[in-house]
Amino acid sequence: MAGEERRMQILRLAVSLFSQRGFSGTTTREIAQAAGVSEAMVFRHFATKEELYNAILDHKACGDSSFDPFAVVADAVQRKDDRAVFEGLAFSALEHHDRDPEFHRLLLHAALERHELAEIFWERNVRPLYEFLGDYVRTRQSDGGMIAIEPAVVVRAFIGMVIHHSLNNTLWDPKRSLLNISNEAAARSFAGILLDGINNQRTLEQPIGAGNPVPLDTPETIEK
Amino acid sequence: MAGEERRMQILRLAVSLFSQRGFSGTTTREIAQAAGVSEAMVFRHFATKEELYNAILDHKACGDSSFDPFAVVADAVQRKDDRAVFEGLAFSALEHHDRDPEFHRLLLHAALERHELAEIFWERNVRPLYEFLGDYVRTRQSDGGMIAIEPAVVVRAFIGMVIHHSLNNTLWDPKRSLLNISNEAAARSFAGILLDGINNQRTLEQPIGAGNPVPLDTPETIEK
DNA sequence: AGGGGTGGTAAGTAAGTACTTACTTTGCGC
DNA sequence: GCGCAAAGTAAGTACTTACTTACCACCCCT
Repeated sequence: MAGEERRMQILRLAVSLFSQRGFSGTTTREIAQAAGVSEAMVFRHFATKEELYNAILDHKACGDSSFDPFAVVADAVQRKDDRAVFEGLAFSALEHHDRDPEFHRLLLHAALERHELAEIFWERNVRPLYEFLGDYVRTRQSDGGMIAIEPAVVVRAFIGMVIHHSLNNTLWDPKRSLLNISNEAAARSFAGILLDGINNQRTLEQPIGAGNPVPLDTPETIEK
Repeated sequence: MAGEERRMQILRLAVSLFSQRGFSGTTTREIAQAAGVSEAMVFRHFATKEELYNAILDHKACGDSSFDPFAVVADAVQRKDDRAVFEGLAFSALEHHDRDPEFHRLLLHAALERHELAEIFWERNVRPLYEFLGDYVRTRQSDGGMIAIEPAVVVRAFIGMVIHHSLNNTLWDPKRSLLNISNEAAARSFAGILLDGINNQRTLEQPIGAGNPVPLDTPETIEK
């Protein structure tokens, strides 16, 4: 096998192992065995275990596969279509997490271990998102389209719903025994709750409209 | 030092170390050093490292300090005061996490390492909460007080806001650089968003009422 | 044909690791 | 003061860990 090819293979296997057992829970021997080579080959491509870990986090957090939330909802923002902004953002984030379930675990391990790349990820991905969404909320507030509430709280509440849902699906309840719902439905519901809440304050002549909530007892929900 | 006293001291020190470095990242030597005794003393009180870890998770997840969310909002549920139910629940959970910040880290480590006690905690604490809150939502829906939406989605959204906020405060952004808000204000805002949303659909003659949102540019928010 | 770079390994090393054993000290009832 | 259990330890054991060294086999290029 060619050099670069082997390097990527080791990297891919290491991602899977590190995401499952964390840094100190994974041995270089396990990584080598998973790749079907000797430990010496691992250390030819990556000088130390730490360097391998860095390469992974670097590749994951700053890699090409990292999705761009701003591009996803750029035109919805310009149209000031609140529902499209939040629903689109939620859906693309949920889809992204589904496509790469190891990423979330890896990031949590890094944060718990206080690895510096967790903070780098935070500064590079999360802070800009807070500023971007916060600015949008501020704009809509001055338009009179949103109530007066600290924008950062709105952003935290929204991101909380989405990220916590992903965390449930990949970490706590992978069987989806508490809630089994498609990403489309989840994104629609979360955006609906954020914008309209669940209080039934409206008359029947004034239905909720575009953000129709999930019907009761949808077959997607499984009571285990 | 007396036997039981030393046992509790070791346990307390081990909680702190395990919560910071995880199971495989913490050595028995470090634990002994932190307690100021030899390793042999640790193994006199706990047969194995795993047993010590189990004792910790057991004590934390099932211990006396575990707060009872049902009792906290029991009368609000009976009065069918939606705002008091969700605000009270959010506030007591946030306060509980503040009082014991190591607990959240410990639990995440356990879940990531796929330790069985993480699942036990889930079944014993999280699932009943979903059922309890889900039932409440269902009741309020048949009263006509809440819109038709899958109750489990509502519960997930609400718990997501609260838990994610705690996770931010203890893990990702302990300096509170993105959002620095009191637990009272956070609980009020989250309950308000869940019930009413952030859309400004109401006339000025029909203000939001009890759940007044946080005013803009509150001094609690710090732009770092 | 032969030299050299590349992909690969077997067999180390030194420093941990969880856990044990054999032993000493301390406090306390009598 | 004496006996004795509990509190405590120094110095192990057997094994694993990250990382190294010395060496082999293949293949391409002239």
